[in-house]
Amino acid sequence: MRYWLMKSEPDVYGIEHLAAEPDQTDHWDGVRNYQVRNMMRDEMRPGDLAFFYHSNTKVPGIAGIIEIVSEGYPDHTAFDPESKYYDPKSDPENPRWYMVDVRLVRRLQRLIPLPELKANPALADMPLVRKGNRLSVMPVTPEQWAAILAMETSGEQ
DNA sequence: GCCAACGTTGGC
DNA sequence: GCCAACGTTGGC
Repeated sequence: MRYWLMKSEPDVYGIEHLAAEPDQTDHWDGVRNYQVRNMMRDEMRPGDLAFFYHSNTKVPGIAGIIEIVSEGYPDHTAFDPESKYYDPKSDPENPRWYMVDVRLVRRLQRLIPLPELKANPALADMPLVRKGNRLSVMPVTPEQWAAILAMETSGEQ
């Protein structure tokens, strides 16, 4: 069982959107980065847990916890010319992009804002807090996972 | 809205 | 295979 962090822009698809889905479950589509594709296709397993991170918004931070509930499988939005995620170089015979299904476990009691995450020395190695990082999905160590969960109830620092 | 950082593309 | 140009990400 592994831990992850997955970014999404709340104006496009935030934790409230996932909460409104049937079974609070949806597919995590639109990933168009090879490193992330490989993680979703090869490493994620049902039962893995992930933080749901809100990016590119007024207060970026960790909003909740989701569970991976499927293996990686081809991202069909890449096959759809009408989709904004359409990629003519991906086809069902030889899919280029993959996605997983996720289910909302719970929202955090408070959103943990990025500046707080940056200020926690236990998280210094996370790609999330490193300059110039652009991974939208990244692994989280058990130690980092515990450190973040501890911040949920500890308030500022 | 700006812009730094980074990944991808394509000419050569 | 190099690398400049371009597009995207995402914090601020």
